[in-house]
Amino acid sequence: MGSTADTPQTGRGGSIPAYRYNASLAAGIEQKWQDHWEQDRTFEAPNTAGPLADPAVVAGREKLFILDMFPYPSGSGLHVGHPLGYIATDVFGRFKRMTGKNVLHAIGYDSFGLPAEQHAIVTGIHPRINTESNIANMRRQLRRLGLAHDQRRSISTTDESYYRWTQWIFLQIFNSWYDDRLKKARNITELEKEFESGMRQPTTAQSAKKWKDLSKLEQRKILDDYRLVYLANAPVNWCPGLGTILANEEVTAEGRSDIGNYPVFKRNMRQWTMRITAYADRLLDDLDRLDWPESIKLMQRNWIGRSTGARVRFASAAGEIEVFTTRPDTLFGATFMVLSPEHQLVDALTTKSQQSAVEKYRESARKLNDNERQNDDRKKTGVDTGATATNPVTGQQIPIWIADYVLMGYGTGAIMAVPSGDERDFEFARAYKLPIVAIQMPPGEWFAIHDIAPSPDCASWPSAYVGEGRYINSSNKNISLDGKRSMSQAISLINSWLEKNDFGESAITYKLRNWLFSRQRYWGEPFPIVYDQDDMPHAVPDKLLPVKLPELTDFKPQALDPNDEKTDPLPPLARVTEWLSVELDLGDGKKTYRREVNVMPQWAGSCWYELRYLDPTNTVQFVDAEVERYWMGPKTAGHTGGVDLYVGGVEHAVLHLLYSRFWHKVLFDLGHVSSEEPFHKLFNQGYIQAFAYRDSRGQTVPANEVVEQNGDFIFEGESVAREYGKMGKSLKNIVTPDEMYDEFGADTFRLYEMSTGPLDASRPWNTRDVVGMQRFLQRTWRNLVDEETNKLHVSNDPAPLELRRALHRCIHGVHQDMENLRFNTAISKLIELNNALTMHVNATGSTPREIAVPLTQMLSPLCPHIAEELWQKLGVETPITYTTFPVADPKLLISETIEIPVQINGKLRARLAAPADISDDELRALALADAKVIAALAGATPAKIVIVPKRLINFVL
RNA sequence: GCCCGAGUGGCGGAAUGGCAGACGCGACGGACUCAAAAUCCGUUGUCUGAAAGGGCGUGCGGGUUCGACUCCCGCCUCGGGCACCA
Repeated sequence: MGSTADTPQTGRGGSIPAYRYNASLAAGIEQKWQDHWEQDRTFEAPNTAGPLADPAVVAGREKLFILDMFPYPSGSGLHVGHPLGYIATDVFGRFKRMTGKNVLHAIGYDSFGLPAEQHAIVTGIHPRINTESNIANMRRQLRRLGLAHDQRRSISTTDESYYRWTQWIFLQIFNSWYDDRLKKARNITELEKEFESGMRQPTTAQSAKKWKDLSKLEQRKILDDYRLVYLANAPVNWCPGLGTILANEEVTAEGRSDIGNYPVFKRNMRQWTMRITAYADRLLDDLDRLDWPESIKLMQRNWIGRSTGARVRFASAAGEIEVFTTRPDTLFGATFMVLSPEHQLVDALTTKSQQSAVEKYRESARKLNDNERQNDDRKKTGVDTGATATNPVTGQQIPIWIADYVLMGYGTGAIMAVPSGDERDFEFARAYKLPIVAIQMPPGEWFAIHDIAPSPDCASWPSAYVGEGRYINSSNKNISLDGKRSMSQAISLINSWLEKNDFGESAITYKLRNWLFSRQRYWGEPFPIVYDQDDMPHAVPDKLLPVKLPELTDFKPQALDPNDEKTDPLPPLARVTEWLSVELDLGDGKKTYRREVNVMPQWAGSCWYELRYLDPTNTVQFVDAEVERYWMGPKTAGHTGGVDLYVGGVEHAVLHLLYSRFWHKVLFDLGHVSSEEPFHKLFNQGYIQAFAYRDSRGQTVPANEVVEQNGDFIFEGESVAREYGKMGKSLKNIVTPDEMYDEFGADTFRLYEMSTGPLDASRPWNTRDVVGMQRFLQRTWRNLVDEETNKLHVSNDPAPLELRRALHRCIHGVHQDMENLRFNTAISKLIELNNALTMHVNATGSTPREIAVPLTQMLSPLCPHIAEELWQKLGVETPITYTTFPVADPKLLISETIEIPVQINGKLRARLAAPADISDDELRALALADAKVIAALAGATPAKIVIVPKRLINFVL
């Protein structure tokens, strides 16, 4: 433990002043103030209602809800990369408190889920024990950073009092359906009423009978088809290496698991699925109303992938085949159809002679996983089914093929192939000698680029033509597109024709898939669901929540070979026989039910945690409505509401940020929250990266033992290669906050992290550079405090005008920088001010109080501990946390004389000292009288003189 | 392949149409010290010059402008996202 703030330190050989600001003095100051803040409960933010309410303190203050993406409590604790965002939000929050805001800032732990569980499996320790000790360690590390968090609001997703509400929200979703007419989620009982009253009919696919003629069980099954979370037998991503299925979002482009990098296989399983696609339009459209980085919005737009076009039905011997196309205008050019090998009509369509070929192709397609399909050099393969379908506009019989380039998971799993207008279809048609008919005449340039003569005969074309072009060969008795040039006009013409003749209609399709919500693991929220004898799912009654995760001694998932795609998963909870069956009265007498043995995915807990921060101790509601409205409600009509500032890494662009938006919108529809979006403003911080070093055998060597010599990197006398990237245990380049606290102190560490670049930029970590911020604080300390006696040497003498002006320029700049999260430039400005102050102190021996006070205030958001210590020494009564941030005096932002650059032909030739209020005429006269200007002009008369008032003059010759 | 983002001293970066390199690190010189560390003072884009000064300079090539790191067009390199999405 370092010395406390009031105990002098003994420097080596007694040569270091006793109260020099260094790591050991900082340690004492920091601990002192961290204890003080805790005892004083300095950073508790009052609510408007409920147990955390303090209306008197709330009154008259604007609220500000700042949020960090909460961490996984991993076993290795924090490295210096983790706190970057936490420091930034802390600086911002502290700054905003000093501008009068009621700031809510807290941090919790995302403690369920695969990473924690995988770690537990590796260490062999129960995830709960492991998780709790990891959280304790992270809390300790974060406390030493001096974050101004409201400790009462720190939750963990694994707390029973938290996941009780995660289960409750799940049941809200389970008990809802999406009303396409009203475009919102509603309670499922309202759908039942609509069926009963006849306002709504089951679709013919669901039942041929009238609602009232259906049995209770049949009715129940139809209702279940509408629920926002439902059981579906569908193709899932099965990852035997993790013993669980995964969401699409958790599978990499290589067809492997995001976590652990195990192979993932497609197979059918009955799983809980969240109907996120019902919200596709709103998730897409509401992006426009959010203050998010454009790049993240774009990633979400691409992920949702809305395409507008048409559904078209083709008649065949096996019944209608429906396709989706974005280009219905090209229907006249559809010369064949392609079905996905998994399409349900393939068996019925295939002719006898093609049966064995089709079966063989389907078998080989099944064996390929997505990964292998990709490495396939993209050569198109396929097989003729022997069957034909009728092109509705041409009336022609066109062949039906199957090919694996058509995906079952998108559109209808079948396409109309227009080889002249689609590159993939063109390639396929060329490979299998299928007819290609031009339906648009490409423009002349297109032929020129391909160096061929313009011709509507596709035999000469090297590729398909995609784009606008005059339509040809596109007419029948009832409709003609020929001669038209506008694609949108052609599309709307053909769409109305299709609709009129009942061949199809305009339609929208999304890339977004519904969210697979079951995991065959242990460390997650149990589903609040039980099954009856008919295998129908029922909600566990609210008063029986939470459904507690049973304690297991063997919590490991079933061990499977990562390549074993055949074995069925056996969730760990299925082994807890005494927990598995339960006696309940769900309104029709006591019966025995079987519990759901899957658990929720890692994302469940993080889908709503920001709401629980608001009202963490509420036992009757997940959040009090008034409290939610205060912190997250819309600010004006049309405002989405939500967190005022959400800071985190870009890696959550489509997973967490899409899922939590979805849950939030359901809660909004059901009237549980007043905000339409969870996170109004999003900011992506960059990453702290690091250098790693490998020896000649490719082994990483400890980065902190590598020395640089003349541009070469040497470890134990041998040259090693440097690489740049993440910090990681295996890369042996981890630097921990603890090392920084010990070596420099938390304030220096905070300043360093904020000073190295703009918040959204990634930057390398360089421990060597940290000392710069240490020196800055040391000089500031020395300017205010006598290093030998620990006494303040601040005077009441007025500051000279120039120093006072420097102060106000600094205040002005720092204010703007803080407001815009530009902490790096704010720090530069503070250093400049301090450097100016140092010159004054060197000359006069003391710091004017009128400088010392605002300087300390401005430092306080960035390095709060040293600022508190100085504040105490300055003897100001108001706590620094709640003083008003200094405000610049506009009169002092203007100097009496300014320096004006003189350009000749845009090149700098001279600088003039001029009065600040110089007129253009005076400036011109002054410049023309300047010796350097006279020399540079060499007697020539300027053709033009450009003057930017009070800033610049440029002579054009 | 398609879509984003970024390229500035030895290093992190600043300047978003108007003095390129603020601020920090490092390096070099000096003070203090028996010495070192720490601290303090100074120099530091590059070429040229004894100096004053001058030439060049923001990935590359063009353009707009009195004036471009900044805006436009075309390339190169790096980073990220998506990837047979009909």
